[in-house]
Amino acid sequence: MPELPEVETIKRTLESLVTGKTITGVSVHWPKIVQYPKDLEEFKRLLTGQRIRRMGRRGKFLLFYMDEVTLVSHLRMEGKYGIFPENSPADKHTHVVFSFAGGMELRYRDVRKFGTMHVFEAGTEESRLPLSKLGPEPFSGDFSLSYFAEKLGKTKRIIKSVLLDQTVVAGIGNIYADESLYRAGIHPERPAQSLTKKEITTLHREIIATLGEAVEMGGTTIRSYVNSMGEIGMFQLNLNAYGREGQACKCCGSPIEKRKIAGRGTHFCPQCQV
DNA sequence: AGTAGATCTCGGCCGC
DNA sequence: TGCGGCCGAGATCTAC
Repeated sequence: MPELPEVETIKRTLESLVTGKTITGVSVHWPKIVQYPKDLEEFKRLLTGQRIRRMGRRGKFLLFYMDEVTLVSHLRMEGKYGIFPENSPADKHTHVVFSFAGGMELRYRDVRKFGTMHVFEAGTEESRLPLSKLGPEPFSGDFSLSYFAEKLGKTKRIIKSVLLDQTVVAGIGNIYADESLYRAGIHPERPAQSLTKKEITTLHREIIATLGEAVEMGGTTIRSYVNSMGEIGMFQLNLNAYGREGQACKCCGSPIEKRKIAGRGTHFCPQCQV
């Protein structure tokens, strides 16, 4: 499930494949993926003839900056992009196809069909849903320690829930929430308000470090994630909590526990995370 | 207003 | 081989 590091990796690998390419046509095989504009023909019309200038990312959203419009794409669970020759057979999970001049096409594939696409007039995308409600980027100065401390201080929610809240900080999903909490030694069910200044400082640092290391490793591949070149990520080798239910904690040897917390399967060490 | 929890989108996969 | 149930990101809903 692509979170910030996976989307960042997709952005980087896609950048060299699509920048400068002009879209000559769009076909949509699963209309529900297109969220805005609501009218499919309008969606296609807005994109046709546009040249992709550069790629971007905001939280878990992948952005295609074009001449006059911006395509905002969320991959949700299993969305992926790939470049294919136009005459090669498309698999049954190919739902949106962007044709390029010269015989190649960009295909959006998504087994779950949970992904979404929005097209906005260039420059307006940040002020429109779904981007408008996003919190700061974890690697930006806006995600400062003081900002984070203030956010945690005035909510009664548990910390795991807060980390998954995209309006607090953008890009953290289930894997990196669990990993950051493990590395900070904080129990996922701790009320955010109960964290000490020291714990907040550690958690803030570990969020940035975990996401940064995962970007360097090309993301985490649990079952299906690949970048736009079809390559898997490597950060799964560095996971300490996520997916390690019942296995020994790398720090204390206790079995890693998995339990539903904040509506999500949550992995943690009951000994190290207090 | 803030929060928790349910609902909804889907199909692979699991256990029976 | 079939089938019900589970999983999950996050928007959106309801309820408190």
